[in-house]
Amino acid sequence: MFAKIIIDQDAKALDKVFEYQIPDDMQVAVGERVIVPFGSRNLQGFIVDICDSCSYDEDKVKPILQKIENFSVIKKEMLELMKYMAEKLHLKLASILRLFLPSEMRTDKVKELVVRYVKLAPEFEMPSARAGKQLQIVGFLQENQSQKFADVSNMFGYAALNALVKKGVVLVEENQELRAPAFDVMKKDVKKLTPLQQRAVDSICENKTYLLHGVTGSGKTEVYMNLIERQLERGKTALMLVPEISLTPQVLANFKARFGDNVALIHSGLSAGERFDEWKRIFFGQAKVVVGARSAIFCPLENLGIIIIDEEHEQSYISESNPRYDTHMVAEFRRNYNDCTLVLGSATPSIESYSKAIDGEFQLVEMPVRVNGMEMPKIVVIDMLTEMQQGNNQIFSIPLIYELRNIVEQKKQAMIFINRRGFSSFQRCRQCGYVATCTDCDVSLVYHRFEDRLKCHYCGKRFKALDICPSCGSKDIKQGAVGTERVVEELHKLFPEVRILRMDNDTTSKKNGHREILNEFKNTKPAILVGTQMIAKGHDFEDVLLVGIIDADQSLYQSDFRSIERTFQLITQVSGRAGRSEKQGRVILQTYSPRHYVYRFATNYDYKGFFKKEVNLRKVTNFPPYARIVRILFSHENENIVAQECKLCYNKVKEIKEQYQNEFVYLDVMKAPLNKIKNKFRYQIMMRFKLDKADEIEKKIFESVDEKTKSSVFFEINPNNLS
DNA sequence: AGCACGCCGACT
DNA sequence: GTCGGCGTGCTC
Repeated sequence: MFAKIIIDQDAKALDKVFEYQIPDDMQVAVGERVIVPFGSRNLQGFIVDICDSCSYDEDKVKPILQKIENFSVIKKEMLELMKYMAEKLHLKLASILRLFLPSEMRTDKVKELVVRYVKLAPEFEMPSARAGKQLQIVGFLQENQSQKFADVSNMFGYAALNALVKKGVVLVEENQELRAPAFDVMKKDVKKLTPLQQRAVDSICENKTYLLHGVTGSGKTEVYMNLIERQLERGKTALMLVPEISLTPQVLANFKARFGDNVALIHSGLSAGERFDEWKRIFFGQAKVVVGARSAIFCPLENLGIIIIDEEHEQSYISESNPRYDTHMVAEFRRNYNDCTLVLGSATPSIESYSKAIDGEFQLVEMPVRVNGMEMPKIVVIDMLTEMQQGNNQIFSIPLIYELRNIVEQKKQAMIFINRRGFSSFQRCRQCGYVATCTDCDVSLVYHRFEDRLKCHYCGKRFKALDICPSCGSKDIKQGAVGTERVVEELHKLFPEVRILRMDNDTTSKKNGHREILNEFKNTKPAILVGTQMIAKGHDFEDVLLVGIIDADQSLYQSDFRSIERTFQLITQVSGRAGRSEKQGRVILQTYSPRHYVYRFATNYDYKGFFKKEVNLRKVTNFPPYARIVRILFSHENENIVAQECKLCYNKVKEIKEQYQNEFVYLDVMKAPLNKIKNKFRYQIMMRFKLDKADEIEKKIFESVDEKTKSSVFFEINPNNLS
């Protein structure tokens, strides 16, 4: 018998199936991990298929050396998913497999998967009276039959236990921890659903994909929990994805309270060991509910009853590092495989998802009213050009300052949202226009006031701040656009007695940074919280009655077809933070282009109106969901090599374009916007084609790419961030 | 990815 | 003479 094996190395040249002979005395199954001889060394591999004959030269086929575990670490569903992703996204097999396993599984301390038990041998010689520890162990094991090796070792010491094992006094048994403990649904803190929530729960009842469109504050989480509970009662499992930043301690605590030990949590705050433990609990069926960020979509839950993607419009569901995948696509695969329910929830669904709902591909469920019946906060648009003409050159408009003053007097709270971290975006010489850029990445450096340094946001490298222009020697250096630090500083000048907190990537990087800031904000009144995207999500603060949005245009004018959509989503999300309790909230939105349609729809909370306008624009201009964008990115240290290889590939794609003249909307080759990252040059081929033959074209494009390029090649389908 | 093989320059 | 530079090619 022969096994088809994927080697756990993600070099392009190794991205294929290798065949090995299965020794007669070895029992193997698909999905198991094994050690195989590979060239001059022994590597870890995954069995993906077993067959009678082999297609490789039989004289050269080597035998499998040994198994790593006694069972399949990759379940059938995941092997299918691997094939599906490899075909659809042209990813390396080994890199897909890695998504399915915690990183611990790739190091050598894998023994933990199998739990070792120790017990006394039926006949043994008593250790000598001098060996106190050993006698204690014998005594302990006489009282307690079979104990975990690790426990005994912890209690009495490893050396003593090991000595007993060597003498044969104690026997070791290896056991796979496969059985789940008895499980019962804990019902704690169950809130009565509003009729609207109940209606939503009731209508999500089939094995289909649903789009749950509920305004901010409509109580979607409560709906999710009820849906999950229903699946547990049926003996099924549930998987819920949330954006990483909304995996707040409160959310986690809620789920723990409701589902107890049935829930496994996967988030970035876990240590590698904790992550592994959670994975084991899921793998062996002890955890029935999984709550986690994007990567949790790959967790080995069996018998899935429901998958929920909360805030489905979030950018973070599209992976932008390798392997690049779209969570929606994986979720749809798993929904199909398990024949279960998929729920996509959002207050501002992505244009793609909503349009599928309109087309009947998804079932639309709506929750148009807030739980407490409160009205949505009133959004006031402030034209910053007018402000400037009236002599206000400050960051804050007069109305915003006025409203802030009100809040301070009432001892309430406000949030100021700004779409950029750092003190200001960049430093520029006023004389010659010089802007400092990263030596490795070819992007503008961002000035950080606190450290008085310039930082590259792509590679993290730091540089000395400018005092003299290196280009012309002038000392006239000016800061560019405003960042969170600058806003905090200005607020201090205006309200010296008020506590002003900042929440962004810099202040939350240390562990618990998040929680500390939010706790302090919660307990301080009056207070103003200044922050980036991360204040836009989830948290409920009763006393926040005002939200200020500085420079709303920031996200509007990016060369990205989703930037208008993103602006709408951002405004709606941020506005949702205000007026969560009995009093209606207020939002001051500062912009330099107040007449842009996005603001008209956003201020009226008119999602449908916005959708119609936006989807129409996409249709006319041939963008998703009416077209597909494919980017092929080449990267290499040597600029000549990348440029050449990229051009060669472009020529091949051009031939494909000739065949599909009517389908192609766009095709070009160019330097990537970020031409150089971490000392690697980047070139790209961009293309856009209509949907009718999209899959067919895509396949040809995958095939056309030379497998032997020196450059690394990455494919991106409908990417959201072109850098 | 690694590692061997191989073909040229400067060193005890 | 040989030690070692890293270009090329292969791994079931």
